[in-house]
Amino acid sequence: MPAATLTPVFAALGDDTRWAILARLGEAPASASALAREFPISRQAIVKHLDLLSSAGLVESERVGRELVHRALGGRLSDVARELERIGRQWDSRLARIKRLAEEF
Amino acid sequence: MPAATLTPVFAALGDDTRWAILARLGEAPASASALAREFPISRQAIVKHLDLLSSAGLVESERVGRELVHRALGGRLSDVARELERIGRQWDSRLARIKRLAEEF
DNA sequence: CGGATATGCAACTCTGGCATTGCACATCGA
DNA sequence: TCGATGTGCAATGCCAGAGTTGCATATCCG
Repeated sequence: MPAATLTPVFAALGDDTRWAILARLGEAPASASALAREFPISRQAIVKHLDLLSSAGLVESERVGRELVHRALGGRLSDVARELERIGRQWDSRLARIKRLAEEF
Repeated sequence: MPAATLTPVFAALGDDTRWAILARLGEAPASASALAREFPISRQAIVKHLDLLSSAGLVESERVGRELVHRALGGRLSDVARELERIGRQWDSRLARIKRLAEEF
């Protein structure tokens, strides 16, 4: 998973309102209009957040009659998490190696 | 780990330049001036990114003579990763439970 | 000492993105 | 059928933050 596909996900998660919406969808799927009733912002604002979350692969949508029901994709979040874990360990091991070399001489 | 401490981290990671700087520090520690020589932006821009990364707990700094050497904290990244993994699994299990209930009736 | 290099602080510009409002169109239900 | 509800599209307002420049201060080294 290249960094190019990673930063958009972080950008999507890095907004309080968007995170709140995503967490809400994690509880149960919902339409944009339903979310607009629960949050103190307009439906259009909700829609834009959903678009961003969708293009980051964090939300999937399905048409049901006149409604568009959105749901949070936990699997995607877990994928990103595993990648982060890997990178974090790499940084620390590199740092340890540098420290070891520095003390050796 | 509350969501309030989670979104600032994502916000910090959600900028390409900042991510590049952090990844660079993951390779080896460096000062702001050194980074400014490697990146196509001013030292002040670098400093602001470092401040943000620092307040997100992703970077730690240490004074060495007249230099301030910054290093990436992989441990912090791993912590966030584990939290994400947990949340992602929760979402999927909740969704599975809802689906099961829906099909049962 | 004095030049070179590193950091710190402040003011400023400017673009991106969060949010709003208004209207048109589709679909459901009494 | 008609009112209510849900989505789609477009124009606009506004502010945070990414980046710049300029200058002052501190530290290293010849």
